[in-house]
Amino acid sequence: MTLARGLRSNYCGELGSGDIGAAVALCGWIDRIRDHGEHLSFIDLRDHTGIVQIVTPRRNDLRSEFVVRVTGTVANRPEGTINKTIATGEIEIHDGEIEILSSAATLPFSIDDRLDVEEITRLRYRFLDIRRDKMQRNLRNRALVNSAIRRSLEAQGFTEVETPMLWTPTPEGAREFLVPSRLQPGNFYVLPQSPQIAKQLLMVGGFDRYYQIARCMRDEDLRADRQFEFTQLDLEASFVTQEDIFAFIGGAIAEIVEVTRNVQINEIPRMTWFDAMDKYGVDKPDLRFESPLIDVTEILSPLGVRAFSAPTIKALLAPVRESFTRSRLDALIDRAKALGAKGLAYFKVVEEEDRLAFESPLAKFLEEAPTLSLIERLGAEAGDTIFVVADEWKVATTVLGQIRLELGKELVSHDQLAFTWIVDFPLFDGLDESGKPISAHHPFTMPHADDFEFLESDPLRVRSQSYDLVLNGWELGSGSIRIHRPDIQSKIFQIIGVTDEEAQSRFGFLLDAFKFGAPPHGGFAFGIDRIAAIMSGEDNIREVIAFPKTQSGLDPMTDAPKPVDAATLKNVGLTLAPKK
RNA sequence: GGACCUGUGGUGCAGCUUGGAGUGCACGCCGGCCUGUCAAGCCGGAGGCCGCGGGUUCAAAUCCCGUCAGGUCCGCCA
Repeated sequence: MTLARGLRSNYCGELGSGDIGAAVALCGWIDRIRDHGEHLSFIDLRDHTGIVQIVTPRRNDLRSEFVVRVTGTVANRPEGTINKTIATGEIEIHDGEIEILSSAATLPFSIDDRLDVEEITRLRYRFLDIRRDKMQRNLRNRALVNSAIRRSLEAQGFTEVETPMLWTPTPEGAREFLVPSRLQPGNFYVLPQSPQIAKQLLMVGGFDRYYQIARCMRDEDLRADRQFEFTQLDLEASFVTQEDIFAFIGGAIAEIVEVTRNVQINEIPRMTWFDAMDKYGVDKPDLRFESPLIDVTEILSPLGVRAFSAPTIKALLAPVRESFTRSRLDALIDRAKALGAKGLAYFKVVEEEDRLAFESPLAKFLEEAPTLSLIERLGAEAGDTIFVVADEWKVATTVLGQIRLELGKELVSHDQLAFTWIVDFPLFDGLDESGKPISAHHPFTMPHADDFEFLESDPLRVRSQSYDLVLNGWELGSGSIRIHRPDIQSKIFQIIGVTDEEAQSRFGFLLDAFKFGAPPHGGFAFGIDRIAAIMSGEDNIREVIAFPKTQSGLDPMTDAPKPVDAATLKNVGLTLAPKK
């Protein structure tokens, strides 16, 4: 098969000294014109592969960003004019015929990665913003992620199946986008927040190993790592254990990292949810740096100091040895309070005579023995600072964990990739007002085999067969082994207080399906926007989405969302309530 | 729903603390010069609802209140 070349013979960026003398036809945008007078001017022609220099007499009819087709001859640059900073810097195009395919008004900003433009302006003119190298690279990287996923999963026996975008409301979980029905006025579809139930039905349907690069929609507030609509690799497999899921996903991740970063990764390590919380104060720890939270309850609790009268006392050796100023410490204390702690204690480790001591408002409460054992426990040296939070376990760990992240920011780089599986999540996440346990994941998650006996006696102790994949402190995705037996499912519904009638009206079709021979199955889904962002070194998924929304859900380019006229509303059986 | 930061020619900033003429810088744009530049250079020029509304004041880009928009975060995201 020959590659169709269209109006061009070559791409700009692929020409080199091997093409000297070749007659070429190039298409692209005028990046820049350097006019040296009537007899000489240089035109940089740009396409997505790079830039090539055209040498021509002055052309007053050309401007930046005009779209042109250039025919000419590839020639060596004269001695001393080679530009080593660009790939095509050894050659240039001579005797060019320049045909204007399209003129261009002056752009609102230049197509140049070196210049910063406010994001709102970039989004208003996104079609120009994505001409920039960085955006070209990011979106093409993202395409590599998608193809890596397809290659890896198909090699592992998965079949891609598409599921409906118009789905049925399930009044739980994330808020759904509503779609009014024209043929059934007054009734609504929703856009899927995930293909969760559909893929479980595919398992009942015998597909065995399903995957999909699926668009999901959630009508929740937006963040750096969250858009209304996002894309996930969604997969589900039958007759598998958690180990198999790890292998499937591990394979896809390895392929993604290979094609986007050109590095091989080792097997992804695992950590239990409890250890993650206890050591890092968060269920998505950033393991690019260590600095664990250390339990010092035994050391500080016996002192009878009021500030340390709490069930759990956690300490953190500041990840960076720096001299914290009074105002910096105050800011950290305010931050800890804002996060829900009663306070944040700090101890500067100083050399005093021939031994180490603390410099701290609380130092006077610590004799030499506890001081030294604290220093030893943390492995601190002179110049270090130790932070301490005393509170309930959950508060102490999460607050100090957040402080850890903020202090560690300067240590981490986009070049590092620290993956980890988080396993053994609790099945329930606390109790609701009526004392019923709340499902931590979704109510179809299989309890841990060892914990069935506690389902009724001590539900909060029950672990689930669910797991998250974490990369550099971002939750990439999560999954679980599902409940496939109606008796276990009924029991879970009973425990969380969902009546048979409710269950039937919400998920009746799924429960029905499970009556007809459901294989044991489980799956996973991870966010492609997120992994693409991290692989491209971005900390914001909008940088890997062609046309994203702003934080308030607007599209500055199209001005969506917009009002529609009364007739359009009437068509779908809607009238607008008066504005308040 | 809440917290914090931001909004000044087309673009990016400074000016705001301590009110005094739209003052300044860089890029871009327009015109001119220039035969080896490459983010070309030099000379000249145009371009402003200081987000919007209100208040204080003799006087507001600057102080106060409100509002809109952008960002980060909390809540929310089974």
